Amino acid sequence: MARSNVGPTITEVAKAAGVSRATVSRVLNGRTTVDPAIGARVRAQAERLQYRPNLTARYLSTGRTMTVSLVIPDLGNPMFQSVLRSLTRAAESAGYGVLVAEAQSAEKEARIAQDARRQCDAVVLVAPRTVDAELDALITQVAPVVVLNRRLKDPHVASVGIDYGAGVTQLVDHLTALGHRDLLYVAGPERSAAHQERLATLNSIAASRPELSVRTIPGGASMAAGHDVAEEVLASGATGVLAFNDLVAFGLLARLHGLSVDVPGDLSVTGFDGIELSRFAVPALTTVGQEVLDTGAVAWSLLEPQLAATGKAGPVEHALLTPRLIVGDSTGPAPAARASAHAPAADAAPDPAAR
Amino acid sequence: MARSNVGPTITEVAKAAGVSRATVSRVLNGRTTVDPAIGARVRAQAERLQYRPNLTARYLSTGRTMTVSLVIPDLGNPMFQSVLRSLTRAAESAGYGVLVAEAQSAEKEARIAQDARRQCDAVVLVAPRTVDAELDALITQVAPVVVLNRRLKDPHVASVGIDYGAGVTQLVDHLTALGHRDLLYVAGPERSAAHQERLATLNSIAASRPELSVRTIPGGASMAAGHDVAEEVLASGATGVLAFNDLVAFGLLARLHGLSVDVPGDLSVTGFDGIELSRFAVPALTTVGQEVLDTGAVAWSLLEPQLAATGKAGPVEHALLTPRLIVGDSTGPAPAARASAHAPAADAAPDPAAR
DNA sequence: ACAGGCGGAGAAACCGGTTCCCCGTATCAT
DNA sequence: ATGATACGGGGAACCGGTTTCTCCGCCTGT
Repeated sequence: MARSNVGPTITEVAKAAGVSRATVSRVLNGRTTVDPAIGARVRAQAERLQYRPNLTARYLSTGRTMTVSLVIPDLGNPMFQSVLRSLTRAAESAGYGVLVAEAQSAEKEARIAQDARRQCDAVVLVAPRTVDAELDALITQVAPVVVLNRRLKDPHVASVGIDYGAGVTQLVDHLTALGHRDLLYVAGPERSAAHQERLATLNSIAASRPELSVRTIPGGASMAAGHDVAEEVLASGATGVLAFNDLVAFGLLARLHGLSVDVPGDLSVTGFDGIELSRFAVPALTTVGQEVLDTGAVAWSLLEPQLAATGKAGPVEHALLTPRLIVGDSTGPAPAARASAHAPAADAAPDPAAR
Repeated sequence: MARSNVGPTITEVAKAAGVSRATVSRVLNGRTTVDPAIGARVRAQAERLQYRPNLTARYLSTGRTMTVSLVIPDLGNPMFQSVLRSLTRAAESAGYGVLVAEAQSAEKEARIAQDARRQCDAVVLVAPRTVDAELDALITQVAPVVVLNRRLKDPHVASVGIDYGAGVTQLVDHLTALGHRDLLYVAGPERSAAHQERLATLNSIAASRPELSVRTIPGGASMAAGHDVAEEVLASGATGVLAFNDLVAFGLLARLHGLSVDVPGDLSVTGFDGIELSRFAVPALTTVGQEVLDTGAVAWSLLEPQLAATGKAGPVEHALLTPRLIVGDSTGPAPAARASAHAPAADAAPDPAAR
């Protein structure tokens, strides 16, 4: 019913070629040697009628939709966009399409993922906010699934994690090597697993290095968030700022520029994720991320065997990507340290060229 | 066949509730008053079994997939990402999903769109590169369709255009009001319709205002492109630069900063599109765009009636969004004009070789 | 020459829903 | 009480493919 104006069905092709539907199906799927003459006739008619199989019907009978869903918290974040892009490309080359779903709130994540799974063969879940217990339940429901940017206890589900701890450690080491002792973390969303992991690492670093001061202020995950905390960051007196992610760092840099703060002269700022944008920030952002290894592509490589597998299927894999430090121009010697050893004189003077 | 581990079918629910499949279907779709007792029984069993209808099957029988495709040239461009986001949100609230397809080359656009249409009810086409003749043919094949960011001759197809000409005019007016007489356009991709329209407008402006010098250099559509043309831009001696889009402007600003060029002191730079990022550029970018009106949402509003329409359907609408000038800090008085009143002499002086 | 084997193609079942058609029953009016 | 009507729900067809099963005809081997 309500068939749109889309083309002919396999039945019409069969009629036109004077064969059965089964034969048309066989021919067009390159099945067991059909009589070449018939094959040619079918193909000719299919071509003449511009026949295109109805994918929905095919999916119903084969049970595979050739589609996977990507469930993302925020379509506005380049980090997730890059996942979408690389996943789309990887999936496309295997003949799969990608359906995007945005779970704008943590509560919706589960519901959205379930809905998505109903029309797809698998789900790629970027679910940093759902709590562990719920997540486990969800995962079993929507499998096959790959979980991104989050480390799971459950070894049965594929995941692509990023070693946030290693990333944070690299950033802190970088900053402390530059003489920074007073660090400030502009936090991400409270429920974000990425945030929690970064915070935990920072706390453990702080605990093991008493000479460091590591404070935290609430932030967010957007440029606007970074922009809005600039004054508070300045007021804190910290010399090294670790923004939750590149976007936050970005907004922060913009506002600091407006406030004529010299970065990195007065203040060093780091991001997280290594989005393409970070290279073009002014000043270029020091951050951590993986340029080559692409999360979306890795996710696909973990998902594909699960899709192909006829039976219960083989081993589920995990990937843990370790981000690399990308040194930009947004970090430099701590103001207090400039006078001494390495760095030359000239401290936070009324720097004229604050841009 | 090959039914994944997904839940029970309508038949099982029917059996469990002791009714026919038809009744289960009616109950769950809220059809004509079914006996409340039976309705409750069915619902109870559906709940107990955690029944979720198989969407593929439903689609086959209803002929509607509740999915639309978005065909985009480049998933990496925030401009398109914002379309994706707003379209996704608008579609979601109507119960539709969005399938993304990236047509990485102009040649692929048609093929991708056709493929996409086979599993969707409609296509949103952001096809700035396909030539008019092909586009017309394509459009009739994949209808219902909405074409974005491109003005069409064919009045039968819905489109959301952006008045690029008006945007360019505003930018040029803004720059000339600041005293700029020597303008440089960093071109977009050769085949891009957006580029062509902007270029045509610039040419017509140049023709009608002989006092202006409007030159063009090849560029691109990415931050990297903007970054790479910085030296050439400087060498041109122009004082006002119109970048093809915000990303190009962005890359350009970054490189200019690296070259210690004062923007807007030495050089004014404008973008195009008004992506969120532009507000956070350093310096904040002067650009044109539509903040509130969202292309994707508008596209949906044009598409929805076509989807709902049972018959051939009503009038196809067109939207033409007029971008607004967003003045940032990347534009300022022309250097030559700074000394005097408004905009004195100083024409194309011993221009150090326009490249 | 006849039986067995094999390959090719049609018939039909199936995927899991929706919906038309029709029948049986309950309700209402006469 | 009986006929007309409304309505609820079951049976079955249908959407458009894929795939199994079966049958037919021809080839081959003895």
